[in-house]
Amino acid sequence: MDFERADALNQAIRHLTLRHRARAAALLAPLDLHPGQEVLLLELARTGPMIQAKLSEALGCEPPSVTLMARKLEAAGHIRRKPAPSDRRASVVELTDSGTALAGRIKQLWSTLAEETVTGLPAETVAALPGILMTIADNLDTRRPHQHSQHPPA
Amino acid sequence: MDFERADALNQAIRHLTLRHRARAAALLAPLDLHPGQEVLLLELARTGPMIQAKLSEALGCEPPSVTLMARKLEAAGHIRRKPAPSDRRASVVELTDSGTALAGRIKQLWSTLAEETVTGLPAETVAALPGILMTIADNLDTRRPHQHSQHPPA
DNA sequence: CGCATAATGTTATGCGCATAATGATTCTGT
DNA sequence: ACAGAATCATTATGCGCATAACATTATGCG
Repeated sequence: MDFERADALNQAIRHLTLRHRARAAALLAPLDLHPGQEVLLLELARTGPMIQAKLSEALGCEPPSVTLMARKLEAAGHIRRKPAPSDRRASVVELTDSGTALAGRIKQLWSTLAEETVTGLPAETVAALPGILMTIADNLDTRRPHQHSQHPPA
Repeated sequence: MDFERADALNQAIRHLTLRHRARAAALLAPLDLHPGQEVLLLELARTGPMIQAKLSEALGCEPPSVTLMARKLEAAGHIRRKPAPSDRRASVVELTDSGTALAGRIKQLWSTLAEETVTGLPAETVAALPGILMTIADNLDTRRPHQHSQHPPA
């Protein structure tokens, strides 16, 4: 690919990244949350209590990041950590009542953000977008080599 | 928009963000650069010497970020800062020979990255992608209120 | 069983990015 | 001409994210 097109693409991704995060930060600020933390709460709300290693995989970031985010969310009273019953290394993380309530509010902000995001795009583009972006993310994933499976493994 | 679709979109954007940055970091590491710095060098290579305020606008990040990145790139010998002739507040930033050479290498990595990014996507999607992403970034932009100069391709 | 290896979580450190506050200049309105 | 507002750059601080090094516990294999 020639540099012009490559640069246009990379730069578009960069700006998208910065603006999406900035807009998320603005929406989350009234809840006293920083971007990144909301994903942890949403994941717990979706899947239920889980160990930090699983959280790390679900969020797509490394364990030390989870440690720090969890510590802050715990200090804020939104999550709780307790020893895993069958593994004394691990901690099970779960939502508190406060965290559950917060997750509900986040879901609404999340919809607002998504609507703002796709404003002005044709419906078919909007429909195709998540798949396209997931493919791209998968192409760039260095942890799991590279496979694109829409269906859960048998 | 219902939460399912909103979440799919936001999560896709998040993962795209993390992976694109991680892949860029891996490609830039041999050059002793961190992601973000390469954009500064490319902008100087494209547009020529400029004031830091202009750089800040071009990179889409805030002036303090530019100050720190520029300091490190200057320490590495890739850029040079000198007082602006007609404004004693400002500093003009320009590439050194080392920085110019480095920009050339970055351009190649940039093409590699873009190719990896769009692997497996149909050509028409690849062609439309930069426009779509720019529209999205523009939708989310809080600095410039709300103006998209070019509409997405038909 | 015992021991090497893997997995879980933590601390330490570093970078990019942000906002807020500060010090210098330059610009503007009257 | 001058006071006040806007602009340029910097420092301080905080967060998310990363990697590296470490201690603790699980596990697989001889």
